[in-house]
Amino acid sequence: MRRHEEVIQRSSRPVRDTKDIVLKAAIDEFAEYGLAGGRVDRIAKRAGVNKQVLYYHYGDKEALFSAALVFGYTQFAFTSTDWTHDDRSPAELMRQIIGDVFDLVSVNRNHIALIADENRNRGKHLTPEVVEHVRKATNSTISAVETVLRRGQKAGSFSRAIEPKSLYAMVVGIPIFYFNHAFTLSCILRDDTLSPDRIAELRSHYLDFVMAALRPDRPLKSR
Amino acid sequence: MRRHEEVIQRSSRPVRDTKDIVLKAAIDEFAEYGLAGGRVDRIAKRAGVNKQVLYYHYGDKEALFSAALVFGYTQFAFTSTDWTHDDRSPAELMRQIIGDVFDLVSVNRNHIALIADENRNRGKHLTPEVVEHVRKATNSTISAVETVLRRGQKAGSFSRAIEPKSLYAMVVGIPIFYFNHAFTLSCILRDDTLSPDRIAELRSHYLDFVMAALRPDRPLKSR
Amino acid sequence: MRRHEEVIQRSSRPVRDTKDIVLKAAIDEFAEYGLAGGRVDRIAKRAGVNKQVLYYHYGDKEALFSAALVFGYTQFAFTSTDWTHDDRSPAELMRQIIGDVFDLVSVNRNHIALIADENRNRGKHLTPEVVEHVRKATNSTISAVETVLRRGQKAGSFSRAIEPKSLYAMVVGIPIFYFNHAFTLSCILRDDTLSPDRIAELRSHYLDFVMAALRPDRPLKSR
Amino acid sequence: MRRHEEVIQRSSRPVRDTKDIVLKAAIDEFAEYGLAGGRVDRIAKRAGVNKQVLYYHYGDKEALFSAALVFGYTQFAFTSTDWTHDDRSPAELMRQIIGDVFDLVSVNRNHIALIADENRNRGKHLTPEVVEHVRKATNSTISAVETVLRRGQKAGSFSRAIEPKSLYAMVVGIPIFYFNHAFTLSCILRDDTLSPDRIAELRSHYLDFVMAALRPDRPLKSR
DNA sequence: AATGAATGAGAGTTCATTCAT
DNA sequence: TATGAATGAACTCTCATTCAT
Repeated sequence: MRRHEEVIQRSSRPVRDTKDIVLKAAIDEFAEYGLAGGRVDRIAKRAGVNKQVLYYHYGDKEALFSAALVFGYTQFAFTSTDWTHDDRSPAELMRQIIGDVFDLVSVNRNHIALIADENRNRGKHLTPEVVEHVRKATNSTISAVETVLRRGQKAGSFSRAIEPKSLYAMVVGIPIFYFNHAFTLSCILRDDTLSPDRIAELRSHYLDFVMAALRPDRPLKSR
Repeated sequence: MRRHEEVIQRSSRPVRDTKDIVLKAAIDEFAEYGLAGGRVDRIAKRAGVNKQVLYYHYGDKEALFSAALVFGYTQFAFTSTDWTHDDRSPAELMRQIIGDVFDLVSVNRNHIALIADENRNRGKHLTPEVVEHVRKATNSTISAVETVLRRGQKAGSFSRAIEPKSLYAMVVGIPIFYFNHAFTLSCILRDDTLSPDRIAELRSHYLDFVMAALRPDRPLKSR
Repeated sequence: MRRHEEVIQRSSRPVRDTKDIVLKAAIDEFAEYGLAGGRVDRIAKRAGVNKQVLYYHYGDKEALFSAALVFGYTQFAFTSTDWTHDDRSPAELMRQIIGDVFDLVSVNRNHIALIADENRNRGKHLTPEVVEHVRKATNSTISAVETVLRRGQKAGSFSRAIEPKSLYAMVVGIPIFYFNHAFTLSCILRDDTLSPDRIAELRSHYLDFVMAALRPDRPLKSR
Repeated sequence: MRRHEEVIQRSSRPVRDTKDIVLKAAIDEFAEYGLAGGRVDRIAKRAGVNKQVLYYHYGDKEALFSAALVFGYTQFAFTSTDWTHDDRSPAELMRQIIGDVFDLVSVNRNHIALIADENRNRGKHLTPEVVEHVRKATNSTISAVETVLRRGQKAGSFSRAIEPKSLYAMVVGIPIFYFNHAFTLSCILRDDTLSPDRIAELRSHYLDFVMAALRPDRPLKSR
């Protein structure tokens, strides 16, 4: 009977799927336990496949981690809007961008856990191939931020003191920090940091905070 | 005073020292490899002691991790200034506080790596005893931020829209994120994020950014 | 049949065999050194397999001990004769039963060593599953003793003062004690207790002793 | 204050006592866990002394085990009655002897556990010195049994078929087996073998059983 | 005599990986 | 492709013993 099921499953689950199921399982596992703490057996169990399948498709544990990282980055880019041709005001656009960044981070919590681990490993897996994906994914965000920042600065609605790279680091850093440090924050702030209410609250404050920081230097005099 | 003891009793290495040396070695090891990736043998080698010493003094690997965490928090509080009686302007005070936060994070990079790992472990080591230390250490920062924020809001120099908990999360989050994600950031920003210049630059932008965000709302009304 | 399979599949050692070989090795090791003194490495070496095989098949050392115990009990039951339908005299039957008990103990010296250790561990391994096997194995003996005793008592050839449970305990206890305490006995009796001659002698005396004890009370009345 | 207590204790607990306290602790530990399973740390803790004391007084773990064994044997001999000059009937005397044996075993359950372990170790600790104690202790029993048996056989009240060594083995073996296998027996007989009632019952059956076995061969005809 | 600290050998167990089918 | 079995290296931890005071 076992053999029979296998036959059925095989025909109803193409290779591509098996490989992806393993990848999803790996992402969950590595997000939960990190690369060092992640267990090949557990990934196989999560995926419901034999352990050897992992090796067949990905070679070894580290390669699987890299693959998980790359996949995460492909999901991590927001491609919804074409900022270059959007004619809303810079402030409106920027508010939407950083809101989107927040939501992207919020949705991809597993991925930012992987990123944190990647950094704990001193960027060990930032091979040229992975770097390419990292940049491809982050470019959309960083260029959106930069484009809209410049536009707003030109229009006088954003402070000229703001520098795009640092802005990007802070904009992306705040939500990543928040979700990656939820347990410590909950402890410090005596609150359930991951409850929907608190997330919404932080999101709102974060938007206001960043937008407030972008205001031009001397609004009183210049206008 | 520590140093003094060492000189006096160097020939017979006092007990306290052995225990501390192990702790320091553990902090380095766990910061570099995480709890799961950290190796007991390597810690012993780093400390130059027999492996068993570690078990004798701390019980097991996880207890050592907890001890490392606690020790890190004791170093992580800044107790230099009494904000309540400092008569500088709120803006001046706040700028110093967040500068100090940045520097504290910068100096204790090992510790923030441990904190990140602690969160990856879903706060597994946030036992009541550890929690006490976490709060004791962070209280100094969070109350400084809150006190000065309130004072500035009262004086009209800070926006009333800012809420202390979220402000704290962002203020502390930015530098922690920056140092904990140096490798990914270096890759994305095509720069050596950890070079003194870049750190100084980020620090400066971070200070300006936060201070800008704190400016009161009113000026915008005049538009 | 076992032997047959081996011949057929010798070149690729069937799974079942590996598992059994480990079990046999474990029985020997635990019989010789006990659970606490038994070494996993030595078991693996005895079995000629990799140490991990042991964990793969049995989980851990204690589980292996339990398995050894259970296996021993399956070998420990004598199922040769159907006492209920044997028409020999109760005395003849009883003499054969206790002779069989003695021989069963003599042949399974490893197993009674395990049993002794199990008791030294305060019955730690008497899990429901093991208990089931213990009872299944001992039931054959205890019911044989009881059946024949009752029959003999009814026929007037056995004393009515004898109670089956205690009789069982003594009948089974003497040979177990003898083999489990061979070294002390040899020392006390200044003899090689385990030499075939001494064993045969003890067996003979044991048979006579028990049968003598079973004689009915009445003859004594005539005094 | 610690130091103060020590001074007090030292004066109130002579060396001899310390050494004995350790021995008692060792007996308990080895009885419970065996030689291999016994822990030096636990013995020290049981005795309430520093571990080093064990080494100071006894050399090493095995020597301590031997000492525990020897001490057990000194307690194990019954020296109450002078059987050679007791003028009670052989049957009365024998009944008392085997009753005493039973009670001696019952009282020294720790010791018989050590004996079992000594045998599991293939008599490893039966050094000439220990052997001397073993014999000294058991001689009292074995010679009592032998003396009274011979006397009874001469008087015609005991069967001439009984041989003293085997008789001794069975007489001493039954209670030792019973107490050393209490857990398995409880399981098999579905009873709490160590409850006072069951012990008393077994004791009674055991006395009757042995005395019955000793009855002369053909009581009917000869009298 | 007594203590806390230290040690080295080795124990049980885990884990990524490979083998054989 | 897929699977159960097997492997060897390494890991955490234990334990009897010794050191230094």
